Amino acid sequence: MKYQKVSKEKIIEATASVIAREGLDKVTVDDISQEADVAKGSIYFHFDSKDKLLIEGIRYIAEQRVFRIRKALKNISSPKRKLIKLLAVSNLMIKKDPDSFLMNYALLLSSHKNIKREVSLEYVQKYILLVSEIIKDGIALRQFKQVNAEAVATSLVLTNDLAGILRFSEKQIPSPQKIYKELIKLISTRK
Amino acid sequence: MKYQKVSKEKIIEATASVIAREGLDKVTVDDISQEADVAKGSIYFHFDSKDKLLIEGIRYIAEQRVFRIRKALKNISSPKRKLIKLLAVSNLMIKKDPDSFLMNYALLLSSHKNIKREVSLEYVQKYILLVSEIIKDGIALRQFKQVNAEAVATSLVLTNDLAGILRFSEKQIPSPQKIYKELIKLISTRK
Amino acid sequence: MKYQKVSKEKIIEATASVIAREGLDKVTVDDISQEADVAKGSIYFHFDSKDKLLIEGIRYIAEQRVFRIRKALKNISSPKRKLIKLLAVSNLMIKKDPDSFLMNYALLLSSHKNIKREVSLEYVQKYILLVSEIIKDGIALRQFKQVNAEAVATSLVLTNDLAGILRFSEKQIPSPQKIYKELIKLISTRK
Amino acid sequence: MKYQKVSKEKIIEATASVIAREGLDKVTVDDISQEADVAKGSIYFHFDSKDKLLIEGIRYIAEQRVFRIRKALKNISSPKRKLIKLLAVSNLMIKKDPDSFLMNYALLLSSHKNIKREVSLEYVQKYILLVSEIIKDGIALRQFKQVNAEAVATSLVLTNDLAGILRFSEKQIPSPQKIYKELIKLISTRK
DNA sequence: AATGAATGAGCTTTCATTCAT
DNA sequence: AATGAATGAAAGCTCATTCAT
Repeated sequence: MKYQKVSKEKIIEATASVIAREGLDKVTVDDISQEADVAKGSIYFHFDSKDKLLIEGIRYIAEQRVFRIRKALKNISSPKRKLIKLLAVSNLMIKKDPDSFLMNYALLLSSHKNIKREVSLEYVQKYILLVSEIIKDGIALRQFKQVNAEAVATSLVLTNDLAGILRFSEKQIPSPQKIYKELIKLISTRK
Repeated sequence: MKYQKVSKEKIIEATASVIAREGLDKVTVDDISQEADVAKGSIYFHFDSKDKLLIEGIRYIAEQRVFRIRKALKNISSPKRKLIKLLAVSNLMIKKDPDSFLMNYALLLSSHKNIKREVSLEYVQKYILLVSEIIKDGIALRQFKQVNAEAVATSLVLTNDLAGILRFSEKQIPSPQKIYKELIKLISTRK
Repeated sequence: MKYQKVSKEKIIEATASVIAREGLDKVTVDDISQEADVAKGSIYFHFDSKDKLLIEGIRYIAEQRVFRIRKALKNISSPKRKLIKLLAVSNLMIKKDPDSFLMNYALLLSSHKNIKREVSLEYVQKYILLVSEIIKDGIALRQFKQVNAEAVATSLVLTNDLAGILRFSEKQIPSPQKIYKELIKLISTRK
Repeated sequence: MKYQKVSKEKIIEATASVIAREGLDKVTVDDISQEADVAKGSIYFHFDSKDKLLIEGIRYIAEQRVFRIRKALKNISSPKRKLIKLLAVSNLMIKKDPDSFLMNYALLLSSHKNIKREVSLEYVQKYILLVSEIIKDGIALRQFKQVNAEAVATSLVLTNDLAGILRFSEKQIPSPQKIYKELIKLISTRK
């Protein structure tokens, strides 16, 4: 390999790729070095440890996700339709790349506190907040009943993501679409 | 170490312990050997591989859980109260030993199919089925609205478990109690 | 397994079998125990160590071989024909069970002196002696030239066995038949 | 151990050494690492597996041998004297380092096909070919009778090597010198 | 005597991290 | 800064041997 300028960004993207491809606990620094086309030593120049690098990779994946969701909602004004769109987009993303969603939740559940978990949690909280605000808007517009928005948002997010992930490999679990439609029906006012 | 009788059960329990204490992917055969106070070789005499042993440990944890839940529901007849009790008991168990619940879901989400995941899934499916039947009973008795029982059960189970796990370390997430009460209110008929 | 009388002979035979089947360095005490249908502990009651047992197994194989050769030569009186028969029979035996011949020479060549090697050597020496006497008889009867019987015998035995073994897997090496015929022609007197 | 430059060659030489000293099946990667004064990990950086490394070690030993023999024959033109020299040199080498010859034949005879055996075989075939060509030259020059060159060459090589190896520890076996002189006498034309 | 579960030293291999260049 | 070879601490697993029954 030639002497070259190494960018942190490139390493992080490679890390995200390898995480998605191999699964978080199969990642090796060699993999990342190869994927990024950067010497192993250079990685250790830019990052203190494999762990610190993984955290960046995880954060990158989560940010990508939120970014794409926000973009998809840009032109929708009705809270109810916004909510449906958000859940549908999320489902689509899970379908396309279940592994990285999976990784996110796996992390969330990774035993024992560690920084990686914090990063994952951060993302879920942001995501729940987003949903919760949409619901509040819907309540204000009388599209939704007077429910506890945080509670319902949490339920919707967790159920939708997990059912999507599980459904991916297990057809016996009800589809996330069926579930979120049922939940939205329950919270909707009779028109 | 002195020559002693080694029981498979003891090894499995030790495995469950170590899984809960260290996290599934940090478990080493040495740990288990030490925890069970049994020579490493003896473990390999009773189990073909570390993986096979881990599966037994996971199954043990899951079975313990279902067993305890069933026991708690024995004397309750009203479906609605049964459902509330089930979720409450489940929450209590999570509070006492969040690690093993966590491990179960972590497994469920463990990247790439493997037998361990199957075992976890088995448990969740059984659990969802149980909840789903309680809901159906409730619908028959007009305690609940005409909802899609499977969908609501899946949502309840996943939300309750996950919120419980997350809440354990993150107070910003709404409590599982708040969530399941909201959901039950939504599906209940007006009295 | 039931409580039973264990015979040393049975264990040795099983050992010989396993050696022939798996190759000397792949043999495990478990294999022998299974083949002999005898508990592992019982083997250690009768034999001090795996090594000692292997020696018995090797000796058994070698003795079987010499025994069968002697039997085949019983009714032949002409030294020359005796010699040809001996080499032919030996070749046949190699063809049928190359592994145990192979094992014998492998042992002979096993690095560093050890008892197993002595046993193997013992057999080869006996074998060379037998051939050498046949040659001496042949010289006395003027069937063979005045050669150094020991030297020729050694050459014949080593060449025949090794060429047989090698030939078994490598067709590029001349066949043992071709070689021993050439050697016998060289030492024979013109009739 | 300090950070140092590790050469593949040094590892291979160390491997050859350890093979010669301990015997092929007693070699451990730790031994090699110690002999080469190189970290175990470094060995695995340069070689995919212990097996691959052993093959290199074996090849190294064999090549050394052929190289030295060819060198010794360079200035001799008479086939007969060439042959005698070759066998004498070979004997000398066996005397100096019987273990590595021994290893070569042990491998040849190692039960069941494997790459290591192939490597050994390769060497023996080359060696037999060399001898066989010398004999053919001798026949052309009427130094030798009209014998089957391949057959005699095989016999000479196998006998000489093996007798040398065996003789090394067992004085009862005729010396290789005695044997090859006898064989050469047999194939030589009367002057 | 016979049994087979129990023991633990020892093996190969992986991989995060270090460091000479 | 960047490189990639070098390091060595684990890890999973095997199997000769021991010993309670």
